Amino acid sequence: MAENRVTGQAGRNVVGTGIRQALRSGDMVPGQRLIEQELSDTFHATRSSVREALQDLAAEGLVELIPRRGARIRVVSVDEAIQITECRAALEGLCARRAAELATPAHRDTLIGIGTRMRQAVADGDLDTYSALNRRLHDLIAEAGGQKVAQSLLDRLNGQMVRHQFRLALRPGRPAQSLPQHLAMIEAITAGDPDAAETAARDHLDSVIRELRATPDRDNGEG
Amino acid sequence: MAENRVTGQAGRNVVGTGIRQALRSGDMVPGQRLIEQELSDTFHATRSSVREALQDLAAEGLVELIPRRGARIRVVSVDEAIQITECRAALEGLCARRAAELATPAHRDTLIGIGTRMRQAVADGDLDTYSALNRRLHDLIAEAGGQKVAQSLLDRLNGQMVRHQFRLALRPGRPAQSLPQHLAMIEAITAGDPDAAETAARDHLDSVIRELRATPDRDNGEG
DNA sequence: GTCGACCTGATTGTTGACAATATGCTTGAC
DNA sequence: GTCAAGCATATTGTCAACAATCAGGTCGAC
Repeated sequence: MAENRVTGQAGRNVVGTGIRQALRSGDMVPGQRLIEQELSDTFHATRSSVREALQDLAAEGLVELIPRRGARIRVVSVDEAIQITECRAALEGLCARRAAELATPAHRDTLIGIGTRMRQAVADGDLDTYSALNRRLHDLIAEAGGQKVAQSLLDRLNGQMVRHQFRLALRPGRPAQSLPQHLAMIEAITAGDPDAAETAARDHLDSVIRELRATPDRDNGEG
Repeated sequence: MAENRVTGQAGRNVVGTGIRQALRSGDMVPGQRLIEQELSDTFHATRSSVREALQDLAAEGLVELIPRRGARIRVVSVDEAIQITECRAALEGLCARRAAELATPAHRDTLIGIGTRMRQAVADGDLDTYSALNRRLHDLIAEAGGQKVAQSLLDRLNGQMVRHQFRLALRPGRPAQSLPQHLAMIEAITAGDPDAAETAARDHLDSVIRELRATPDRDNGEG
């Protein structure tokens, strides 16, 4: 049964999502070397599939591909994380503005529901739920604003931030700090106030940048 | 001599840049089907190289890859072009703001020089030069602002716009319209006024959006 | 005359073997 | 003891043949 290797397009997906997952969960750390044969064994995929998956990940900026030297998980420095967050601020500001202009009543209801559950999650100290709601919120704002292009760019940027976001979420008091900012975004969007929505989104990410700045930069190196 | 096929990494580049070039020059049109064997013959590359190059282009959003059906040049609808330009506005606004804060005296000098030459090019009716200066200006602003991440996102977005930018540039009176906007950006950045710089950049791209909106949408379809 | 099944040619997908290259170790000289 | 050269091994890169699939056309039945 260990003989059934996943092949082709399927294999490519298995390896790609597998590595992404491993990155999120911390099973793979930045700087780590990725050897085609090993991945091929781990995921029961052919080397071709692994190769293609690595190309995909490199295109997403998650993996660094050095010719004749192989692949390693890309190290995102604190400085780069800040730049990424600055871009996110610009793009989420756009999405929030458009969402305030275009959100349907259904969107607004969903947003309000997320706000309520966020409040509850923070009160309960339930970090996992809060973080899931967080992602859901950002997704929904892009969707409500009809910004597919911005959404795909944001997905890409968020993917590169996993490591740093992981660190930030662990900081004591961080949820209590970000909750009111999230609520302000929801409030402005449901109120249909584009300027306030954009400002709220930017303010939120500016605060993330301040947190990143307060990061000891010994994270830059290898892993 | 026609026997010397370009191989491997080199081939991948040849094919990739070849197709990009063909796109810019209009030799390949959106919707057009790309057949691996044909490309392989045209560029004297192996089919492997062609395949990898197509993957690259698909990751950049220039080509659409349908499993078992092959590759075609992606059609960017007017609606999507507008979304792309909205994202550009957000990101270039960010770059312009930072450039106003961070530009070195050397940067400022170069910017002023570009402004002068742009004025001249428009006066001379030299569209090619103006368009080259245009690209140079946008590049320089991202660089002066130290926004590498934003710059790479903008490159990507601009790549997808080639077709539409081509159309816009041909409109009579378009350069005369965009010139003062470009000059305003340069002015604000060299004056070190971040707010004005961001506003100028956004205004410029808002005007592009207005032009796109005035596009007959019969461009959406195939080719 | 129209519809559907089948067949054929064109095109993409997959594989495994082979080639090229880098890395780290061993050996020997100084 | 240290350094350099050479060798062995691990790893990635390339290719060409083969397999799978799709599009379009042909033939026959109704």
